[in-house]
Parts: sequence; C-alpha cells; structure tokens
Amino acid sequence: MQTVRQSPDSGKAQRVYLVLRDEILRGDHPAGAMLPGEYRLAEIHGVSRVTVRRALDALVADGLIERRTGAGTRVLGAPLSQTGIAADFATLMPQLVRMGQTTTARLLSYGYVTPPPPIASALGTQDRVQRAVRVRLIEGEPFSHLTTHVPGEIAQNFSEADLATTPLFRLLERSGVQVDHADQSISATLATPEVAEALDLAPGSALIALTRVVYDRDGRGVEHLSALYRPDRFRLDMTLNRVGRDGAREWAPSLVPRTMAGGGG
Amino acid sequence: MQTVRQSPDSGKAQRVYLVLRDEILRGDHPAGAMLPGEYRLAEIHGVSRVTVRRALDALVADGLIERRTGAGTRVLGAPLSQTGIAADFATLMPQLVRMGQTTTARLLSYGYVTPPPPIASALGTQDRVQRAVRVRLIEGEPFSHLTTHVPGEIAQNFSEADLATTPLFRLLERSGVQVDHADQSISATLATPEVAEALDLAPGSALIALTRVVYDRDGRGVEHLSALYRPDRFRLDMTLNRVGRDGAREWAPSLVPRTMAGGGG
DNA sequence: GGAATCTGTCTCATTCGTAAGACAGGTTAT
DNA sequence: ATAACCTGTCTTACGAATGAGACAGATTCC
Repeated sequence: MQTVRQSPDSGKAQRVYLVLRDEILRGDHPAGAMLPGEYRLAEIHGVSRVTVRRALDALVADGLIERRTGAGTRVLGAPLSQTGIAADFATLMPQLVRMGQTTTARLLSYGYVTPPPPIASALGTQDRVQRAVRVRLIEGEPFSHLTTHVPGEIAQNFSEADLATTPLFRLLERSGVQVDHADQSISATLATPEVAEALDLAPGSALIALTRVVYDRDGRGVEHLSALYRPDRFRLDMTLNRVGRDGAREWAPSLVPRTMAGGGG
Repeated sequence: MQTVRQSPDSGKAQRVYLVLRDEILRGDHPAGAMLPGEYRLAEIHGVSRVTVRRALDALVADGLIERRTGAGTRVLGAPLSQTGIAADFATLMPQLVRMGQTTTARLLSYGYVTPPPPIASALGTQDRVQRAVRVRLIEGEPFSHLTTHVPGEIAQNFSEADLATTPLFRLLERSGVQVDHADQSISATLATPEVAEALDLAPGSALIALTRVVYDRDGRGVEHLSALYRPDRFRLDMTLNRVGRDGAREWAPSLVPRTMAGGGG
C-alpha cells in the first residue's frame, strides 16, 4: 500500500530520497539493517543534514524505515520479492500473456494517429495507426505503463472495449495475424510526471524500459510496444547455461527455467 | 557523442526537460518539426519562460533540438544510432567477454570482506570473499560499473593486477572453476553519487541494473556480479521467435541474432 | 558511570530556482 | 516595407530550498 507521497517533488532532498529508496528496494540495505547516520549520509550525498532528514522523513512516510532517537535508522521494508512479479526470461512473453489474465488493465488513452517517425519505420507504414496507452495493475497496484501502436488495418479488428479487457497479444492473434518473431530492447529511464502519476510514483523514479516490435511471417511490423515497468514490482529473470567445450565456450539462454528443470517439459 | 549532462538536476526546469526529451525521443515531435515557441511552452507547462529556456538549453546540449534566433526551435531527431553498445541477448555473455578485449577497465576498489547477507546467501558461504569494483570504458568513456564478489578460496588464484586487466570471467575459468550456469536479473535503478561520479553522470540518473550469480557444476556460487550500465551507452537487445502450434504457442529466445541469421553459425 | 553516537529540534544566513518584464535583433509572411 | 513572431539577453524581485551550526534527549557500548 503506497500512500500519497508527501516528499518534496524537486530538489536535492527528492534526489536523495529516490536514491535511498531505490537502494532499499533493491536490497542493498537488507531489512533490519541500520542505515548510516544522518551526518554520514549527508557526507555521502554531498548535502546538508537538513536535506538528508527531509529524505528520511519521506522514507518514514513510505514505511520503509524506522527512526529511533539515539539509536539510529533501521530498514523495515520487505524488498521486491513480496509484491513483485518475476518474469522468467526464457518464457518471458507467455508469462506476460498469463499475467494478462491475473492482472487488470486501465485504458488511459486511445485513438488513431499518424505514426511518428520511429514508430513508422519500425512498423514499416506511414498510414494511420492505432495508439493506446494502458496501465496494468497487479492486486490493484499499478506496475506497468504500456504504449502500443498497431497498424490501422489490423487494429480495425478489435475495439476500444477489447483493449481495456484483453491483452493486445491475444487480440492480434485473434485478428488472424501470423505472429512470427519480435525484437526487444531493454533499457532504463526516469519517470516523467505523467507516467509517474499513472504508476503512483514520484517523478524521477527509475523505470525499466522495454521496447518491442512484433513482426508477422511476412516481416511486417504488427505491433510496436513501449513498456515502462516499476522495478520494485517487476523483474526480468533468466538462466544461462554454459555450453560448448574449451576454447569455444558460449552462453545460451535456458529454454527451461532452472527452478522448473526437474519438473520436465 | 554524449557529453556530460549539464541539465538542471532538480526542480521544474528538470521536469520540463524530461517531459520534452521524452516527447522527442518517443517521436511525438517528429524530427524536423518546429517546437512551440518559448512563450507557448511556458504556458503549456505552467512555468515561466526562463524555466523553459533552461530546459531547452539542456536539450540543445543533448543535441536533440536546434535553436535559430528569430525563427524558432527545431527538432533535430532522435539519435537512434547512438554510440552505445548493443549486447544481443542470445549471445549476451560472450559479447561481454569479447567486449572485455576491446574495452579498458579501471579498478576502483579491491579487498576482502565478510559478505553482506544478500551476497552470502547467493554464494552460499559466510567466509570472507573478494570484493572488487571496476569501471569499464569504451573509447575512454565509462559505460558500466561492476561490483563483483568471489569466494576467497577461488579468488586466491588471481591478483589485484589481474583484475585490472583481465575480465573476471576469464580469471575464473583459468582458476579451474567449472562454470556451469548463471542466474541473471535485470532491473533499473538510480545513480548514487559514488556511481554517478564513476560513470560521469548526474546523480539520480537512470541506470540498467543487472545482477548475476554464476554457479559451478557442483551448484556452488562462484561469482556474484552487480552491474550498472549507462542506458545511453549500453542496451540489451534480443530477438524472440514464436514457436509451437496454435493453442500451445510460446516464445523462445533466438539463439542466432536475427541480423546475423543469414550468415550461418 | 561515562564516553560516544545518534536522532529531534531549533535558529539564522544564504544560495538557488523561479517569476515577470523589458528590450534588442533576427526571421517570416504579407 | 511592414507587421507579427521568434529567440537572445538582461534586469529586478521574491520565496523556497539549502547549508551550517548549536543544543537537548535518547541509546549503546565499554
């Protein structure tokens, strides 16, 4: 339960807050551990103690830390494993599809636009495309912000109502699209105010950025996806196997998640 | 060539900068198009013209826009072909190893420590481990910040000098370690002041965070890596293939990079 | 008990970000 | 040419954010 943020929305205090919050959620400071003192934190981040205190105030408001006069500051928060979704890489997309069934979606924006150059070149069309912005929630909490572009002639096969209830992926295959392969690129970015609000985050938070272009069997782009994930609620996991003999060793992504390797399939 | 970011690191100017930058990179403002005037932008974002100008200054520094006195502000285009390194996912690790040969590394920290809980549980040992922090550079520009932990008895086989010159991976295999598989997790995080300085970034910038635990054939952890990548200089690309028949379709990571598919191998 | 360390709270001065306006000079369209 | 619009640059002013320090009270360790 992430309540309304009362942290400063700009300035150094905000920056320190975001960095500390990020460190805690990532597990750099395990739950139960003591944070450095306020003087030390001020030194580390190159700010004054007042600024550090403002950042700590925000962390207390988030329920991530606990302060005891004279003793110090203790990390409370249970990191990502609690509410987080771990998408195993070898089965990334199916997992996302399955997730579409256990999560809810909210349609933020919908319409037809002339594709901006990056989208146009990726999809290989200059014609109007359907653009939809959706937020996906798990247990009522938002974790991903998705912007999709689909060529108009394909998008005609499903409606605005479909988009709000069904994963775009299913809609595509239902429309007779012969999905063949997809190119993905993973990066990181900062939350803009608009995205931050949609994901219930502070502007400037770190986000996983995933761009995906899906192609059909004729090599035509049928979907362009720009996804932003909250790193505290979504993770990309994978297992790699070392294959080959000495001198020609390579890594290969495991087709079977390691944790399920014994189960077969 | 992306120089040191001189954008405002806090406040409304930063917010406007982020929004505009995001709009441009997403293609909302196509390359070659004119941006609204500074007065209009100030009105749109609810700030003064001075603030807008600061945001535009940062965009000029990024090479995203061009300003001409009297004429207006023109969008130049998203530098899609950035100087970044694209690590194809299917061959991620080999590529990283190869990169070790074409890039240079700087050893920031070296020593033996008692492993913090997360590391200890990952490596399955409470004994002292070797901890090394390195920065990797491409063409003299830093792009990754690597923190590695290796169990002490393994680390005895190589020296501090080795670490500064040779990829840790090679050192492990040279030490007789039977590398078998690795678990990876990709996320996003914010740059702490320390990391920011090492990577020549503003504190609070977004970073790709990659955590990897390497295991030998006995299932013992032999390396724990925490890597941070500059998203403007490093990207994780991959191609996924749709396999299986209707009703049981799955995605599989391509073992051969799509762009090289014709080349064989 | 005593020293060291930490948070809680306050004050005061100053820097920084921002707003608002004025003016100069270039560009564009009519 | 002229009007309209644009950016480049400067000024002044105000308030918020920050920095630096002092002091009190609580906790922990020796």
